[in-house]
Amino acid sequence: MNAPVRRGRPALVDPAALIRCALDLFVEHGYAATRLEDVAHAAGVSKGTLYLYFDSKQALFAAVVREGLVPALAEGEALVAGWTGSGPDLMRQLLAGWWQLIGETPLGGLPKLMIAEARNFPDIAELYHREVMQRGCALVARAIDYGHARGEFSSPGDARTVDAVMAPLLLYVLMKHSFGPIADACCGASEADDIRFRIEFSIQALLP
Amino acid sequence: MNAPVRRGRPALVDPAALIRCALDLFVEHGYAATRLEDVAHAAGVSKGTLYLYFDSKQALFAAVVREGLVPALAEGEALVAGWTGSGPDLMRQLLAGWWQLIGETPLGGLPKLMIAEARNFPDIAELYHREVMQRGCALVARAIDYGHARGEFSSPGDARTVDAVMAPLLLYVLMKHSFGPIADACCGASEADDIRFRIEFSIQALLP
DNA sequence: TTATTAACTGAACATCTGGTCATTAAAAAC
DNA sequence: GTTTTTAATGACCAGATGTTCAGTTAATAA
Repeated sequence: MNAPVRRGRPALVDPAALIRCALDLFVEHGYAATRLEDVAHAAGVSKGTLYLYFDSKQALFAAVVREGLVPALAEGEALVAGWTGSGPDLMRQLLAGWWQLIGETPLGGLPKLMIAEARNFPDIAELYHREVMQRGCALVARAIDYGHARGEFSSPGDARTVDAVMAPLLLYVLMKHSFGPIADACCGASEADDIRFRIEFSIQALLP
Repeated sequence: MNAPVRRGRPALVDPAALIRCALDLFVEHGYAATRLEDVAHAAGVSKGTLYLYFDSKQALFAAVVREGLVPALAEGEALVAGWTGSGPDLMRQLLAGWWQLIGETPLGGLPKLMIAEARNFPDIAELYHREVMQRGCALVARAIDYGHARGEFSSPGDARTVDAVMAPLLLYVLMKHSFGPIADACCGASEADDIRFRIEFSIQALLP
């Protein structure tokens, strides 16, 4: 059971740190253009060490996706399950929470990465689709149904409504991680204002 | 002026066809994972022939972006300029036209490609941002302002409103070219219905 | 102290692909 | 028919990078 009785040199490397570095670089440069040597260097280890923790570059990519968003989903599910206020306020909380927990963190780069690479890695795409997208959609659908049942929203939480509700925020985070450096030069409003605006825009579309 | 007086072997290759093949493969596999040999093979020419028409892989990519969407924009601009009906109907025409001319054609893959590669190719991203995104946003902004001036829309056509209005359709086309093959297995409604739904969703958010 | 075990390294290997170029093909000019 | 000019080819080159592995380091056990 216990008494691991460590022998040999103790491990210095934190695998989670390797995954974080890989996420950052994959998001910034894309999968193919990210060299494992850069990931290793960013994490302060050698290229060979990566192979002690991941079988291949693709396995590292899979780990980035697997360890990324699933934990954050649980938090949102708890929020919706325990809600007792109004439907629009639930949506505000849910979408603002998504932004805080995912959108504005490094995890916000995952949607861009997955959209770019889904067709090259069907297995990983299927994992993301099942464990992240479908669970996330079910979560938002429950929130919309909550408001619909109270007569505050005109549509029930079907798949297309969920998709359209999330679209403004999702597109924002995609743009932030792709054209962000370019667009920053021109448009000037603050990020927080942009997010609030898009949340209210989506809620407006749900009202009767 | 005229009398080109052709000498030597006449050209058999249509550069536009090379660009079309490159677009298809870039969209399917991404920039880095697309081999020039595959592009050449798809177009029925040899790899060396590509270099008679494009200096480098990046130049081919730039051509794909440059020749892609700019022509379609002119059509939309003419529609808005000559419109005399209601604001919501103008938006319906504009968004449905975008779908017919871009979304459901191979050109619909360009947004995914640009989001994936913008940070790797700042020059091309800047070109796309200036010639496609900004012109496209100005076009939609004009349509929203048209309805706003008639009291049919609550918001004027500012940048954030335009972005939120286009988001459902844009995200749909991104998904179609990334998770499309995977998601097809589960959700079943027709594409045309999906598009109509998203157009009406965006218009609903604009109403007072 | 010595032996043993596990973590870690980085040089070397194998492959893949963007890019080049000597060669061949096909047309017009003479 | 011969020469000239342009189009097209595909074998080849060079650089980059995912992957491996013999060797090194640092801890415990004897």
